[in-house]
Amino acid sequence: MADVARLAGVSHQTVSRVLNGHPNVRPQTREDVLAAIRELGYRPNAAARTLVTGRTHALGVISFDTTLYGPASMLYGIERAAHAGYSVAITSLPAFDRRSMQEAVDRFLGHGVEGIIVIASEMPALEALSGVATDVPLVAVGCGTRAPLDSVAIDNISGAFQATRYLLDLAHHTVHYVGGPDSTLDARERAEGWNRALREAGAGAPEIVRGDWSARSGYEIGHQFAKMPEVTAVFCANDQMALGLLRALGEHGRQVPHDVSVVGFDDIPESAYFLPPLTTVRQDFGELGRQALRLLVDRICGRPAPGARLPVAPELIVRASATRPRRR
Amino acid sequence: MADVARLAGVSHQTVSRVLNGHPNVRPQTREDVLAAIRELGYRPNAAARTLVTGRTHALGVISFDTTLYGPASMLYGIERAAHAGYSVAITSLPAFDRRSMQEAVDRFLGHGVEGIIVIASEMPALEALSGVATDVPLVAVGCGTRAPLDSVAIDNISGAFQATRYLLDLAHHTVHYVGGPDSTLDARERAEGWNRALREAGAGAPEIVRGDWSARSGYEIGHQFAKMPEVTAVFCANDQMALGLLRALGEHGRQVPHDVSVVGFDDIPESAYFLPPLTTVRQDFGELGRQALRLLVDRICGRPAPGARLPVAPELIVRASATRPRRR
DNA sequence: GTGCGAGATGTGAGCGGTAACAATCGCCTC
DNA sequence: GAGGCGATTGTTACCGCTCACATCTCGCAC
Repeated sequence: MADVARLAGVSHQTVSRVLNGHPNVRPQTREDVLAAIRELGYRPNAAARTLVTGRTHALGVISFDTTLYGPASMLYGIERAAHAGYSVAITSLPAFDRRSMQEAVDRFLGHGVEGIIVIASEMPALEALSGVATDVPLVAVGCGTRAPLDSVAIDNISGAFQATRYLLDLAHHTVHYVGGPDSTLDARERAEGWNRALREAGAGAPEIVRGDWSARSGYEIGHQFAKMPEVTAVFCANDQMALGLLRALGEHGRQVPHDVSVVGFDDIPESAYFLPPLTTVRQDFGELGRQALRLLVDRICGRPAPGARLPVAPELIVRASATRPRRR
Repeated sequence: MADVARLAGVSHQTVSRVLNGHPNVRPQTREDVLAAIRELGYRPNAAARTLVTGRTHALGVISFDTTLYGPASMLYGIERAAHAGYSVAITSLPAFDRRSMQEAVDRFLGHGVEGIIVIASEMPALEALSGVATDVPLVAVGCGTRAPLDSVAIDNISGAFQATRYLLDLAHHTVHYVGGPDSTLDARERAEGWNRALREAGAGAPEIVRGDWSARSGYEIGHQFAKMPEVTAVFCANDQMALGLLRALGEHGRQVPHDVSVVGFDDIPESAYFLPPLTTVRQDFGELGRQALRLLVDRICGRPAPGARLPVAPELIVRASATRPRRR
């Protein structure tokens, strides 16, 4: 910086002013400085700047498994939205316990992030969070609507309600539900929406069967269902499990949708190409990420904001995997 | 830090020594300092440390679309491996042109990263990279084996060769290839492996058909193939396209594998649950990411390392989507 | 008892910026 | 023509830490 100042024939402070877009600099001086900067290929030192301003312009995102489509998409949304002004660091949790969560937060704090976004729906993770004393704002995303902190989420209840209602309207006696782990708020809320739709329709609620979000678990559950002739409609808490279910049902010769109707949740890009194409509930992960970022930035800037947000309504995407039951 | 020093009754320098694990500190003194740190909840300021040491312990990862399984998995591998010692920042490119690449690199450099990993296979992106004057080490991953810079990749040629050879050994006259965009090195190398296998077997090479990695593009290509009775075996450059192909073939009443055999590439977690389960070439994305990180760290530490690395051999995973042709 | 070296600790400078304040220069007003 | 004000620029102090070096304290060999 001193070199730049010397070359431009001004003081280092004037260089600093040009760099920061300070108004009171003569246009000619500004030009000189910019020319010197270009000539020297000068790049301001972020650490020095941070040291004195106290601002790092860095954000942290904590996630469990960014390999999954949902988290990956939210991360993508966050990151793209952050391009203007913030750099985004990520860390994945090896487990959901309080300790690893604390560790992740500490790591970020140590690196001086100004805020943290957590992509997680697991209750233990979220609870661990509330116990973590943080000096920076913290928001959760994709976590269900009842996380004990600032959050952005879709209306799982409404989504599950729509899916279930749709199957019921097709004249199915009832709808079986394949949920995610009970520890996730998402899965719980979807179960709630499913349950409410059944209740409103006066339909009995079969026992909930739980998978772990993977196609494998859906496949295993599909084997059970295939042997139960009373199962004519299944609502899966995500598309991967629906995929596994589809295959298991197929292996047992139970036709989808003629023998069994299946509805998923998420609308991953592949769902439209399942056999048959999957009717599912779309959630806009990217928008979720963007909203989470906006909320966090609001918090960082000290703008108070309403607690939980439900930015985008889930939408039922009708494809071929659900239809009227063969006979009543 | 001064507060800690005062409380522990030592100088700031001794606190610094304790923090950095300097050997020449009396155990008792060390204890006192640590106690003071705990009591005050003191956390060292990363910016100040960086300012004087010149080290940020930060890495940047540039990717195109982290929503895809491959990039997401590599990112995951990188990030997990970096936990010991580095923080990982990410940025996604809006496009592959030189300018956005330059911008991404600049952003990272501005934030002071010590090294950059690029997850991309697009030639334009890779070329842009070589034109970027960087002061920090740079490695590419998942980019094919012939990127013009340090890189870590799987042996696409071998993978594609195995897949094609497998189909040929099943007694198919030839194998059709559904590639990715021609601009990607991965797709090119896979085409090369496919081609080599055909040549060695003395089989004719049909014209390459290109998709864009998406299930949708595979679906469209599947419609074309369904009308071509001579197509009995198809090798897809990734699993998503294979999925789309499967559905299109199904819609036209062409049975897989009896009428048409299909082999994919990647082995995404869902492949095993396609209908029929997909025979595919597995690549270990996580290991790829870990190796890339290791290579980058080697470079950062000034350890010279061999240029391109092919860490893990791709492996053919045999499932049900490929079999002998119905008749010769 | 003295000198000396190694271990333990303290002191001062400076990393590269920004903030606060001071200084300089016109130009306008009365 | 003096005073004053705003625009522009320079000066100095520090942000919180580590490095290099100075200092101090022992234990030990002679």
